Amino acid sequence: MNTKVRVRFAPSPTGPLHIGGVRTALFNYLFAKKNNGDFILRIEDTDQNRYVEGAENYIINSLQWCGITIDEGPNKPGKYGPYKQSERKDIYKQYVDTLIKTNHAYIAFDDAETLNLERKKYEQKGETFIYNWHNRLQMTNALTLSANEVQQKIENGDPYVIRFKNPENETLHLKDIIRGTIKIDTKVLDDKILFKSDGMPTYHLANIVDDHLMKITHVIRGEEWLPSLALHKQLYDAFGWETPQFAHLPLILKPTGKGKLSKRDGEKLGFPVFPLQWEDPKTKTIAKGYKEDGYFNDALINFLAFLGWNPGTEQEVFDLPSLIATFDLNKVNKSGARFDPEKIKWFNHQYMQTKNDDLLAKAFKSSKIELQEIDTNYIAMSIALVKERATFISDLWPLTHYFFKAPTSFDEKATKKAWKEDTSTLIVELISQLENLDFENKTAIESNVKAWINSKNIGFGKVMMPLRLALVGALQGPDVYDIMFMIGKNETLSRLKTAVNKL
RNA sequence: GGCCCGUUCGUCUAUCGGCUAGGACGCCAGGUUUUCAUCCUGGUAAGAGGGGUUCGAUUCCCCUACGGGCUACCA
Repeated sequence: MNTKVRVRFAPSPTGPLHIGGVRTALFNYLFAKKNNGDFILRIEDTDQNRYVEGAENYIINSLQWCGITIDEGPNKPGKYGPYKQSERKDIYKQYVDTLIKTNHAYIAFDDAETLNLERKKYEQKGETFIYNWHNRLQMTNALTLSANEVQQKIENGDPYVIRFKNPENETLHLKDIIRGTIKIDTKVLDDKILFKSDGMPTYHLANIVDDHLMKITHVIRGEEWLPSLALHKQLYDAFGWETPQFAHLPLILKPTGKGKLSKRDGEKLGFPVFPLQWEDPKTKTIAKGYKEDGYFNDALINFLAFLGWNPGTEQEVFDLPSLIATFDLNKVNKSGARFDPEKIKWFNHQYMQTKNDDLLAKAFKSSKIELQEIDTNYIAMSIALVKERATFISDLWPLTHYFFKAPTSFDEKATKKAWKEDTSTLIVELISQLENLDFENKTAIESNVKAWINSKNIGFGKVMMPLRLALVGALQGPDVYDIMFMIGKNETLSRLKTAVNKL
């Protein structure tokens, strides 16, 4: 309990961060903050071929929108920078050299072509080629060549890689916070490449070195990394470093069909898989984002938190601070979770109800040209009357348009149902009744109209339905008296007259 | 194929050997609203299969099946 908890989220900038990545970042963040620790962003850009312009900024912007604040990262320098692996290039070589010196790694010259050929050969025999103890002595490397030959080849400029020398027969006991102890035999492991011929480290090396140098105490990452844990643990041991604790998160699966949720599922199934909209710099195609589709960041976060975790109580709505307070890595599930785009809508509806009307009004106003001239307060009042039926801000216009402008047409079915032979006569009478009334508040209107209906000795539906139709243009919306009060006396009378003329 | 991880309603999940298996989403029905929606109430629906261990297994162990991941000079 004396060392500070430090976790990192380490994406590679190969495109937009997808929802699974956001979930990994979120769990790291929740765990860090729960334990008064630091959340570090590290960009793992050791593969220059896959680098995508703009991806790094996208990642930072996405985390920011989600409310996941970075304590240290490329945009927020700290004691352990730089936080981009491409800028740490010089660091890695010395570490891989010590591995060679201690006989934990070796230089290998086999090129991609040779390796592919070898793999094919094995495949035909129905076997799998593994570059490790059982055949490393048949390959071209520092174990089969003399020191002189190796030196010669390097001086010639022959490309080479550096491989980890996996022990032949050891049983590893790996610990994972979520999964417990995992046993694995080193003889099925291969001599993974730690250092590439382009002078860059692979993920495996860079990851371990940086986590150590950055004093990372807990590595929380996706389950796709579980098979690499054996290598990583051995690297820590080879360096003589203390191994951080590991937690491998269950994967997020496609809503239907097979496999994990992928970047392409969004367009195929019609829901966003990215927090923010993303325009591909090359193809210029646009991928939808949760933000642009009208989801609230806290709803997304709440939904994501419940994918693979839950507090064990029956409470489901948690804002970020309460997620931090409640989060527990030990309560994370082991099995993968299917992504359900329906349920996130429910969360959004829940959060809509908690939003302040003025805030909603501002957002609503800026989203609709028809509202530019309307008083924000009036918009907020309109929203208050309908928001319990809205899931998105974009739902608001169809729900409130009649507060802002008179109906231009009348729903056909509704007219048939509400506007009968004698309706026009009645409404004309009602108009003159209302002309003498002061619309000072809703109750005044309500009691006056009710009294009038009673005095006429007719059913309420005979008046209320046509009234609603005239004011809204359809049989929908909140209480009729609320609407009358909102739009005011003049507008009410004008709409009633229009209806009488038209219907 | 090999290695690793997993398996409770359609979906997300609770249960840490005692269960009439609970909640949420979805769906269905009823009620409220003299409109529509919201909302409320109720209903629907689950322990992959087979062996053990145990007085008792959803819970522990084994096998099978199924699902997932990894198996690149990608992360």
